[in-house]
Amino acid sequence: MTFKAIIDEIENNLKKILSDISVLEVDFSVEPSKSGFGDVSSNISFLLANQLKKSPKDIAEMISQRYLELPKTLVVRSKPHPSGYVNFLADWEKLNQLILSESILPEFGNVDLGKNSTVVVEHTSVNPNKALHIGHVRNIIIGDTVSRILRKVNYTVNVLNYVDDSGLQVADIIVGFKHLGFEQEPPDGKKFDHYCGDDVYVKTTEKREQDPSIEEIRRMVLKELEDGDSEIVRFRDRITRRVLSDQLETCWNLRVSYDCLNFESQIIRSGLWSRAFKKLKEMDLIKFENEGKNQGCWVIRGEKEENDKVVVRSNGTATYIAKDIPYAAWKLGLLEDPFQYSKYEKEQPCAKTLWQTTLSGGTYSRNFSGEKVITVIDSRQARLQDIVTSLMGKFKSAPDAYVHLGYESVTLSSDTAKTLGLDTDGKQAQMSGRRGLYVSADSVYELLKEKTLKETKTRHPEMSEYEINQIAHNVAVGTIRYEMVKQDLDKIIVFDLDKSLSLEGDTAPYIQYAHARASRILEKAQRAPSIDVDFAMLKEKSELDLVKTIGLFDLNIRDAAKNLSPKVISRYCHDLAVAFNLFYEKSKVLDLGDENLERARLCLVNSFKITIKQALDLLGIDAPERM
RNA sequence: GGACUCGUUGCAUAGCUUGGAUAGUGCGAACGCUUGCGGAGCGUUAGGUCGUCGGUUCGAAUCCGAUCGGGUCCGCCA
Repeated sequence: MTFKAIIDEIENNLKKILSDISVLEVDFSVEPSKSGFGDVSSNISFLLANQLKKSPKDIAEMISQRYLELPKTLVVRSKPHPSGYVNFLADWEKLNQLILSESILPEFGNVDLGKNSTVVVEHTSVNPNKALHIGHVRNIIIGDTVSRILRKVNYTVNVLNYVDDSGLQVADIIVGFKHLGFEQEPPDGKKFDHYCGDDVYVKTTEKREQDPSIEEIRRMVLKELEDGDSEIVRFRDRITRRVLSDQLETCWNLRVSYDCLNFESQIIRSGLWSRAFKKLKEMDLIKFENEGKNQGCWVIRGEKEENDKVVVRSNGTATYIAKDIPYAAWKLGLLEDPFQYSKYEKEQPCAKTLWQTTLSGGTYSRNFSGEKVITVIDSRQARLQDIVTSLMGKFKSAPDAYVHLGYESVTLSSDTAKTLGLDTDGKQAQMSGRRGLYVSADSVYELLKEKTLKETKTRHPEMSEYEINQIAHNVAVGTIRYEMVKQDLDKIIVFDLDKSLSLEGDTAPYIQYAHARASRILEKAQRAPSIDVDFAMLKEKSELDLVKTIGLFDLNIRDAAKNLSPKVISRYCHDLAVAFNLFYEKSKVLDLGDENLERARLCLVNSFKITIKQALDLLGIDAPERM
């Protein structure tokens, strides 16, 4: 139990009062107070005003009066506010003990929303023909953070990365390699994924747009790639595997990991589509058109006729969305699994086994489906995802089994676009892989790391290269991850190279720094922190605010998990760091000449350190001991 | 044309799901704070008709309706 304990106590007592004065149930709130209004507040009087025909102020006084007579454990007293709120003051000696002793346990913050059920999270899903750019990173970090949060609330999470190795984008670079004479080896030291994206893809596209004969070649290549086994298919597999491998390096470097890689080419060859197609027909969810503009096609009915969506063309081939439907159904475990699985050739840094689908030669039978599926895709795909969601709702007869977690894209500031050679007249610009207009994830990381490296070196001239390198890495990764989740999913991130390099204010380093400060205090203390202390010693406002914020950990986790909202955790981390920095400024811990006070404050510092580390871990951000 | 989404101070954002107290934070600006557990920090000051209009309500940044402005989507492309 944490701060929620006092909330529950108040809620129960207020319910008792309601039944004592025999009024109808009302759905009142009991929440942590805004600063300056006690510790816990309830809006109960506002909701009763109508029924009791009294002013909220009078009701607050009445309730507060009655509350005083009820048994109290964690509440010292109730206090009506002229505005109508009923505020409560906590018994901080008890609450301190409750929260601080709980906070050092490994299960602190655990909330059982998942009941150990399985959920699939799919994210990343980038075409394997280029390096990841900063827009992809938003997808990856949202997906990874949501996965971490869901694990914390007792879901078993299967993380999937859908590798679209059979589309036009891949065909483009194959054309480049096979028909336009691009070397297969990148120039000195360049990562293969960067080479494919920056050079082969961009230049091939450029040439294709100028020369219609290349368009023809691409059509041919695309057709050849559909065959199950040919020289060019093997070549394609070699190239895309190599790009994928480099992309995964980027992800792993950002502390992101997966459970299984799903290859689109295999999904197509597996026959999964025909099973889904059969099911769609059986359930009468699609219709063959005998006339009209979609004559000869199978379509999914929209609410209006112009919203009808073609799934099978009049020539019998399946459209783009027809790949998503069987895959979604597979993720929900609704279709018989055609795949075998094998271990991916490289190990993930987190040591978790990474599996991949295969159609033959796999030796393991695995199950990566889930009762719920969350697909992270940017909101430009919302329309198609809505169709998939509604179909899956009918397949599974549960409307919320399939969730499209959408988010707005990352655009480039006009300044940054200009440095990439595009004058946008002061407007932000959409990134474009085809036009070479993007900022790569690796380059942002490198810039941040370089900057942090310099900073750390001047602060710690005594440190080893290795140690400095580790810190710079953790700060750089933290900064990127934090920037990607700290704001609402449906707000555009305008990425600016200069501004994104800031390490001050509402950033990961600010939070990491608070952790480093706490670590140093504990390191310098002459004794180990203990919870066997006099909790009554902690009574300064800055101390109690810090305890309170620590105690709100589980409530924030619940909120973040329920709403699939990573920013809730990033805000919590920030609030926690602010509370600590205020405490740090106001209350000295060491050399106080008061043993009991020092022990109590050390206990608090230790709880903070453990909690902020756990909270940052949900964001995939490391908490360094020094920086 | 239809649909979705965003609009809060010079800039960037939180709060909106579940309506109530003093709209919180960061950057930028001005001025301060280290013989002190680390200044990637802390404090003070300036800056807000919560796009606009209307409705519901005792009460609206929050709910509803219109409207304006930015962005996105709407193919037998992927």
